[in-house]
Amino acid sequence: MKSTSGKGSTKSIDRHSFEPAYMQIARTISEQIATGAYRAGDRLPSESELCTGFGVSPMTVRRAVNILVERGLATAAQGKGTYVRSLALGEAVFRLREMTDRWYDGSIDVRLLEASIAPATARVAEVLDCKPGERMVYLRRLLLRDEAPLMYHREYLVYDPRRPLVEAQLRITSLEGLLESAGGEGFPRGNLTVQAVGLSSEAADLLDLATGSPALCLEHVFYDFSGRAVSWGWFLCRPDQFKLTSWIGAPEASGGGR
Amino acid sequence: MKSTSGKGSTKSIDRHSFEPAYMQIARTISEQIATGAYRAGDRLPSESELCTGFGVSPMTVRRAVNILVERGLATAAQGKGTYVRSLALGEAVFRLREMTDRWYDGSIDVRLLEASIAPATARVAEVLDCKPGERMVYLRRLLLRDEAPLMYHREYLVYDPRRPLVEAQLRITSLEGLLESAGGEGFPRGNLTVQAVGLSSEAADLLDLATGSPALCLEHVFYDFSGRAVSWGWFLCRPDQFKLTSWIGAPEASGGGR
DNA sequence: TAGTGGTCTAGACCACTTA
DNA sequence: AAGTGGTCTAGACCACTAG
Repeated sequence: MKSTSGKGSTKSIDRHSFEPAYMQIARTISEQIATGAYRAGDRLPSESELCTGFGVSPMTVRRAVNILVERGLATAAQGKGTYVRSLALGEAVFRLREMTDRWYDGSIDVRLLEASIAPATARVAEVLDCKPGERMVYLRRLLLRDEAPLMYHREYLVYDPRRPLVEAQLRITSLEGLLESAGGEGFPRGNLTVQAVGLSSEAADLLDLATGSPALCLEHVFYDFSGRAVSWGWFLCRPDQFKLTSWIGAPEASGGGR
Repeated sequence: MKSTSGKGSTKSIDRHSFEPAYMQIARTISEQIATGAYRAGDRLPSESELCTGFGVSPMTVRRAVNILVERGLATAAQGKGTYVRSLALGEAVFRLREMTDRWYDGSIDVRLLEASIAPATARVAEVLDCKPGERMVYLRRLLLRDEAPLMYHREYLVYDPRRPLVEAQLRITSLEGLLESAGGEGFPRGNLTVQAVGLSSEAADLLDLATGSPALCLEHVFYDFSGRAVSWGWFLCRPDQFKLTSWIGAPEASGGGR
């Protein structure tokens, strides 16, 4: 272990760096966790110790420690101290953006398969706050990349002639646009669900897969300002193209050795 | 709209509440977003305006605004202001804990099916930083609830006689323990992946499903302090029992009306 | 130039834990 | 009683944006 990264060392921060002091402190400590200078269960230096060690004010050191706590690397116990956490699968956080970013090069083609107005089925009325038979907007889209199908999207919208929602929806031709505004444009709240499903024959044909084969289903429900569910839809995604990934614990710290 | 929730009102905070001032401010603003007092694209009051409006210091109001930004409800633009964001699917964050919490009532039974030492296959050596043929710990577990299978877990560990890892692993009999320490006990870093897969006949038999039927696969790789991949495993989860859910946008605000 | 958010200071008081 | 983290103050300087 390099002496400069020892846990007791007074590693000072670079006041002229573009990186804020609180971030330098958070990074320094997380690197010490990554390299084993601090291990799971160890108590980190108290905030006052870190203040003198880094030569900053309490608020700055506190902000750094909060970052470690938010990342799940440490837990703070009032009156006791701040302790390094051990890894726990349950702490994992998956961000949809990391999955969709792979396709943000604009090469995705959005093909509108159907746009119609139809009465709500019992199932639709159950999910959306409406009566069976009420007029609904029904949309079906296929998303492709180099002519190869990636996702099949279906969506139901409560029909509201006052809202120019449908026209905006029909103009969507990019994945970015679809993810930004699928159903939820202008709504304050939504719920998402990810699960594994078996493809219906219709979806399987469109995705060029076998009926019943596994796919990732991203379901979304949006609510209006009065709390009413007004949009319901789901993406069926080819499982070879869509995975959620997440890192837990300390960020990569150039491998400890170096 | 009630006048007390209007956007220009000087809604004061309760100094004697158990809820900190910064949280009251964040909640107040997010409720105003939920009910439509502020809409997507609107500029929120400046920090100095919020300071005078709520009667708190700049740091307190800043902390509240930061919470809104972290939740994805607003974006802060230096020199311009803070603006309400529109919903975007890409901002969704899924927490594994919310899926596993359903089973934290202790009614899960962990059954160790196999614990052996075997040479690494080419595939294992490819994922873990080891040579084909190197001695590996191989574990297979079945997790049940009321005798009904929920998850099938397989795991490979680089064998290290200095590490009492295996013994600790064998003692795991609860889901909590497994999720806390599956492979990663004492390691600083791990990677997780969630995807949809089709079940092998072996896994399907154990999970009481049909071969090839869809399942949610949670894969995990853990790294030691030198950055070496030393643990690889995955949970195959019954799709009817395991979903990832997430809320985006403003939290539920008692339905706008009231 | 005025206003905005981003960072930081040097304290303060409180609740909590441990001894 | 001493030490810890949790909250909050009342400012400060900076970088950035706009008119």
